Amino acid sequence: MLRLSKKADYALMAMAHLALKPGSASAREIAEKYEIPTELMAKVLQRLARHGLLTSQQGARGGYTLARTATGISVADVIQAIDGPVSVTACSTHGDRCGQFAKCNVRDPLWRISDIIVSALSKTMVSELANDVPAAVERAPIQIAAAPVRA
Amino acid sequence: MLRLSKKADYALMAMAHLALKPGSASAREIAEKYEIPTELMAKVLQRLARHGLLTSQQGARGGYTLARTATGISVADVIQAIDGPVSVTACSTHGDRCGQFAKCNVRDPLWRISDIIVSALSKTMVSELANDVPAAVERAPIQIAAAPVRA
DNA sequence: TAATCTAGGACTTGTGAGGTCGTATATGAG
DNA sequence: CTCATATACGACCTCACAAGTCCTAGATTA
Repeated sequence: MLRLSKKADYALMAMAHLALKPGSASAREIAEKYEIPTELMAKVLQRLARHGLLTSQQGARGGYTLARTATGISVADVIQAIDGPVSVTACSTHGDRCGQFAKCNVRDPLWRISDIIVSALSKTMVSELANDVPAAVERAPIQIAAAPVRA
Repeated sequence: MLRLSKKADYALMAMAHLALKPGSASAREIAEKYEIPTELMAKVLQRLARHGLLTSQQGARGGYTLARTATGISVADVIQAIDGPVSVTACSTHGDRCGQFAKCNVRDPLWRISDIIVSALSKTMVSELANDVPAAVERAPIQIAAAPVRA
């Protein structure tokens, strides 16, 4: 459990691929390389482009390129572009009333956990995915600094 | 995404409830309190008992009790008892080859993220779920993104 | 012995992830 | 100009699995 969707997986693989590749790459190219259904890969890339993580070039010899440097795009960015906001609980937002969970006794603690996860995802950059170099800071257990807070 | 299953939710709620309640509680009792389908709550509790997190007392006036103290049971324990091993990727274990992902380029980095998440879940105890004491703020064993979550 | 509880297998159902198809549109090469 | 190659995107299919139900058996107490 707590698994991320295959689309998100594909997205991360594509991003890592693009982070390494100098020029641009087409959906088909990436899809074939990693044995991902082409149509699906295309959808994922389109979504990433729409969210401003990739720039697209239409037409023959077209393809996708990272919109920013790989060090400027976090894993959280990618996942959220594909799967929407990362949340552990069913209650999607903090101000949410989840009907039957009005009396929920674990809501707040779970949000803290959720924050930890989001923080971890926000600190890991696509560049680290690409060249699997454990970034210096990374060795610390959980040491998550306060104040990441995407917004 | 990255949401945990409802069963896991229910399990955590039940554990938190039991952590507070002095004696034992029946499945029905807990289910009704949190408006959870009784049969389902029962199944969840049975599972927790089978995994050694709860002790059960059969028969009339029976019910469930925490097998250990609430400070000795982590959120990870609970989730894993219900949903199986927590893993971010499709590849279930480290030594696994996920067929089509033989050429996976993000496997190892994702494992690191997965470890961070598991670590966070392992460090949060049921006791913290129960009395929603923001451990992070108070004792700061883990520096959580405690920023004023103002959505 | 009746009521209340856990134990657990078998079953049904609803939903959404995963994947496909069709079509429109942009672009470069020959 | 036109063809091959791309992206763009909505609509659709399908099938596994979470979520929930049902049923029966066995334990315990009053």
